[in-house]
Amino acid sequence: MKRTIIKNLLKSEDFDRTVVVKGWIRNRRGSKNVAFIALNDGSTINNIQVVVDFSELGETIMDGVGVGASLSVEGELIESQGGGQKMEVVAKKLVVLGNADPKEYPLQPKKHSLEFLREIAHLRFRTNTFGAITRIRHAMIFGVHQFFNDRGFYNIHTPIITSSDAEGAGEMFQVTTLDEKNPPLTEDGEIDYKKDFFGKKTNLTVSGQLEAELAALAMGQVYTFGPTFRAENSNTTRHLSEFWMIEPEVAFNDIVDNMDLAEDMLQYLAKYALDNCMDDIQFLSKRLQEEEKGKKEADRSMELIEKLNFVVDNKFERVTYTEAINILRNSKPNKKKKFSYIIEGWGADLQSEHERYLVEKHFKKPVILIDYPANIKAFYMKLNDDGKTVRAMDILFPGIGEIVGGSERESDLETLKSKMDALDIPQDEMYWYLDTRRFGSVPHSGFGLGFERLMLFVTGMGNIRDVIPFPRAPKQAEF
RNA sequence: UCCUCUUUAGCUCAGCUGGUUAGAGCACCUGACUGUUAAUCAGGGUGUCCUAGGUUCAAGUCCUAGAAGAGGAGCCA
Repeated sequence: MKRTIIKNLLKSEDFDRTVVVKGWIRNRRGSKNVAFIALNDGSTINNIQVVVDFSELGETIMDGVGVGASLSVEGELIESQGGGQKMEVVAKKLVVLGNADPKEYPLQPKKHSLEFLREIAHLRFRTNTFGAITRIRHAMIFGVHQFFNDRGFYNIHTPIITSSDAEGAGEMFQVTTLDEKNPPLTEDGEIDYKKDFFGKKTNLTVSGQLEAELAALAMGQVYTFGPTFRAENSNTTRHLSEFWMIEPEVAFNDIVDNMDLAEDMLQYLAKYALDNCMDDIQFLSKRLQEEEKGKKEADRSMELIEKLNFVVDNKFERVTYTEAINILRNSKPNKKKKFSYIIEGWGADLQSEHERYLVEKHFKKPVILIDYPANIKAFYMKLNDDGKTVRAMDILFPGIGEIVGGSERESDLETLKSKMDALDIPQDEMYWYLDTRRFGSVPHSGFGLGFERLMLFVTGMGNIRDVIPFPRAPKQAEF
């Protein structure tokens, strides 16, 4: 007999029939005569209760079988005779597929700290919290593709190994097959990368944007959704060395179209989560509220479902950098010198304390900041008519900070070249990028959305290492 | 990389101004219980007190160095 997925079984109204369920024991209770097993197969956060009557199946059938063991159960699906659940399976045949020695198995039917679970990331899928996160992560991946597909975008696989080192997005991981103890040298005594696998120095990508631009200037609307690597030594709750980034790039879009697209997308994805992952979100919400019980009311975060609905229902605040500086300059923490970095004039980069003030205290909603000073932003961003600001946009979310960074791209060849000169970016190596501006250049825009930061928002989790199955961070590449 | 904090049982943590045999809850083990809901009740401590030095009659506790983890900052998505 074929097994029924527990998620489907729990939706069933059709009782008094024989079913087969397979899964792992989450909890076990009972008395001398009867055991109650909460069985989970990963399809849903909810368990099915399996009832084992020892007088029928033998007294020893469950000896030494506890949390974590895997079972195959054939039995009758009936309306539950106990209080806590609608239905249960009364076992007729029970096979222990694989036991988990209770003395050795580290997971218990109780709360574990996230730090502990990170150390046993290979087993943490088996907890309610990571089951929920894993299902939501899948749904969000699916939602991202759905969003773009519905709007006629094409997905582009940009290269993971690249030779361009001009993107300026961060430190890079080098890719080489050279003998590290005895590399070939040039006459000058430098490492000779002409002898390396690709005949040049290569590294893992820090962004698919430049390649996505190439595609956008022929395909119109494209997006990448792939792994991204940054060798920055950053140890925070918001950074990973390996993360997944969504980068749409759209021909003929200006900065306003770009903001509209990003806002639509974030609202769509928040709604997608609410529509498709309610059970898991409810669980995470309860978990979060439990965790924050000790905090003062003012320090507690907004309830998760409420927070997601808030983003779906409210327009993001759109503010220029110059306006933001004025707000900050006149703010209480600035005047009372509560900020670690006091805002004095136009031109300084905003620190996270300033971004947090704007989002969490002043506007109390997601904020899109635009028109940053040119000198604190990347070379490819379009220069405004004032000659000193660029059409950059950052979307700031409460509790997360920058979730999206993007811009209208500089489409004028000469302006772009002089910008590259000023920043010492070699034009000959970037000939392929400049060709897009030489041949049929058009205004175009795009942005990058850190998928794990989106996951932080949707799950309410506090540490980015808990929303990716196997986090990669400085000194962390286990599993 | 910088600042702050943490490291004691399988997990979460207590352990006072240094003092005899290191504690609690949960987990686990043994037993009881005719349907449990993180079941309940009775009994049982299972330990490299992160590591290496040092101070001291005596170190889980004090000092030095290191490691690992967490939070914040910078960098950014």
